[in-house]
Amino acid sequence: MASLPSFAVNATLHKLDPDARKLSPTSLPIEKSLAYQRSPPIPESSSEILARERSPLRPENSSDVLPQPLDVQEAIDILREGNRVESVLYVPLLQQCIDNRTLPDAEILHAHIIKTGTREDLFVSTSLVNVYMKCGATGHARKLFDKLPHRNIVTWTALITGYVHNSRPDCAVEVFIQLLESGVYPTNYTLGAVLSACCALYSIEIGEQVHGYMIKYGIESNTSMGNSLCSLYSKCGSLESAVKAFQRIPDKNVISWTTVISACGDQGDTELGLRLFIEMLSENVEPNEYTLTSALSLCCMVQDLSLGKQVHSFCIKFGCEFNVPVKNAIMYLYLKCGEINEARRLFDEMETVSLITWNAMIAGHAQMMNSAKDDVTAYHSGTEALRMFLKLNRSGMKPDLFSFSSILSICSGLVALEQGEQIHAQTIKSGFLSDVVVSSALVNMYNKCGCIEKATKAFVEMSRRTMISWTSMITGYSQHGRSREAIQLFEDMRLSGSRPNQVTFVGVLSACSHGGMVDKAEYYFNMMKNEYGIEPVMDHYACMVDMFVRLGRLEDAFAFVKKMHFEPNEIIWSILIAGCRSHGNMELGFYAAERLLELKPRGIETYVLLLNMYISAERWHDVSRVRKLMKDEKIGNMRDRSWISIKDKIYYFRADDRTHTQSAEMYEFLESLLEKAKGLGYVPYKSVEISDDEDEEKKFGSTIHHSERLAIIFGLINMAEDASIRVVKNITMCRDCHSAVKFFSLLTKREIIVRDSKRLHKFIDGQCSCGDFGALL
DNA sequence: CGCTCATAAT
Repeated sequence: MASLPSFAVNATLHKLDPDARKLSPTSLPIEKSLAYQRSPPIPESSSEILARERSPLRPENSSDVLPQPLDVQEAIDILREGNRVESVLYVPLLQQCIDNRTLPDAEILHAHIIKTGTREDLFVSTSLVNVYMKCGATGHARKLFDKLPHRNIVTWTALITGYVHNSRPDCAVEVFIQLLESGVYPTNYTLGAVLSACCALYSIEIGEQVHGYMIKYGIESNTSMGNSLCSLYSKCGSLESAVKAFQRIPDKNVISWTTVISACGDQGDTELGLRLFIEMLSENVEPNEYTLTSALSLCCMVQDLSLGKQVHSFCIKFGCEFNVPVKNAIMYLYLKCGEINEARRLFDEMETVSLITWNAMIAGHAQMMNSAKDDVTAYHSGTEALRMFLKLNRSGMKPDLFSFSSILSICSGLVALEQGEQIHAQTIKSGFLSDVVVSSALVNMYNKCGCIEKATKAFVEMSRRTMISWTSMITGYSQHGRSREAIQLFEDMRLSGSRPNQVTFVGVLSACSHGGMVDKAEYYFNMMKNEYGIEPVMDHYACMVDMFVRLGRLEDAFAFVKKMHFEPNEIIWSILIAGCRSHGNMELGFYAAERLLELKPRGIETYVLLLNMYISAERWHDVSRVRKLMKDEKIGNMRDRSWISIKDKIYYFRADDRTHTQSAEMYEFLESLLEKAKGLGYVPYKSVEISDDEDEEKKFGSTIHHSERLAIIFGLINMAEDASIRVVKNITMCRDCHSAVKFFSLLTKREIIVRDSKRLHKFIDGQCSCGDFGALL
């Protein structure tokens, strides 16, 4: 602290203003005390007097000034020698302890204060409470407070504020209640502090009561208090109340506007947020860097780049473009809107890269990976994010919960188990695993990598579970074909009081479908509507149809489709067609195919399914009809891609890929495995070729090797003998590969996991967890 | 002379 006055003052000060101390707030009528305003100019403060005392006319240390302590150390020395210090000096001495956070000095002073009986003095005792609180010694402060012979509202307030600053809002509220019970009137200071406590507690109930006191004492319409209230309601999740509180502020300032705009962002009402931002501009309130950052974030949420660019120009106009949060928000906007090169340029230009910058970059790539239309983009976004995370670690900054949850989601998408496990270790070391979002992301990562046991362990060890964590684990069990566990977990979830959503029910119904549990499926299907008021959507019907198809009950499946109150989509018809092909009911299959073609589907997988069905039935006329349709509809060639993650690298394969250095070895191994498989009864399916080459005609026969085979072979050659093989494939596996890989798992005694665009296949000892029925091509 | 207040980016 720069200019603390020295205390070359003595008892004369006391005489100058003998009554000053009697003007404590409690002696004033409450309304007057509550009239909130900046402190009026202090009549003549000690510092002014001190400044005069220290003027050149009265140089320090001149012989006629008695030696008085200038700072705490000197005061302590004087006390040690058995001398006394004027009681009036204790407050500024304690203030020094507050500024320097020197608890030991304060304790020495405290001891002397008790000895001399100065504790009776309300100023001194309040300062003591304050000093303990500022030094983090909440227990000391409380003990002292309880022993005080006298307290006034300022002492109470010091205690409450202290608890708020020491992250004990619960204690703050408790003390506030004791205060009310003891009949003392709170002041604006007190209520402001309690409001902060409510904010920290996310307690709308107590917040509303404090709001009541504020109305009673007429400080609700104060701008700062109104802003606080608005922020409190927003934090507690009530946007409606937040907006009301905002509207009740008579003199709205830029903070009021920013608070309400960011509240809209936090609560997801982007439309209202943007409307308020425009309203603010039209009322000629100048936005600051906070407002603009919030506005950018809103544009980001609606992915409106053109509006975002306008806000970007506002940033330049108002001179905020170099503000770090603003720059981060601009970068994130371009990233989220898919302008990856522009985002990258902004990123490279930044001279200060904060953790949030890294996190934004990683989260942006995670989102691009998940929403990518094509697998190449997904793959590149994922690997780029992994690189970023590596750089973040090397930069010396410590990843936080945002970094971890994003990067774990990247590992899920890439099925990068080894990287995921390393990050798991890092979350333990850093303590962020205790965060519910991070631990949920971890459960999800293990599930998506096919490690159901590790996922279960991570799930069991969670200290808290949300709807998302439950749903993730239920879906995990379901995808692994562990129907009973999935359903048991769903019942546990209901008992825990967590409310399932649409996605949860997709997990439950697909578990029933997988296990062929018709009665349970119908029971949960009805429960969803009747007990939870969730209307079934296409995915739910797909589960039910899938179930009947698996059981070979094609008529029941069709009957269920007819019950739907909306038109079946591509997925539903595809499931029916795949089922008809499997169970040899071709008449229904042809009917479904006609309905499917009426929808003019865009996805190549759908056409491959149809072609395969007609080829199986040797309906060559229909084969050429579909081929022609594909040409007319400009359906491009199939792009068959797979990848495998080994150590910190990800290897990418196309169908019939021969570009890898180990190609010769790979093909040799592949052919030998296929030969052995044929010896064990493997019969290649006659399917349509899925050609990767741009101009090559699709042809029959099995000369082309699909990408997942190559990725699996690459893994078998390059990974440890006992390691599981994990492969990601961009489209649905075909029957031929599915059958071949079953034999591979038997022949090599390896666990092979293939995650395709529809489901997870876990091959062990010649069996697949999908139950051999999938909407396989 | 002691207690106090609000806004942003992942």
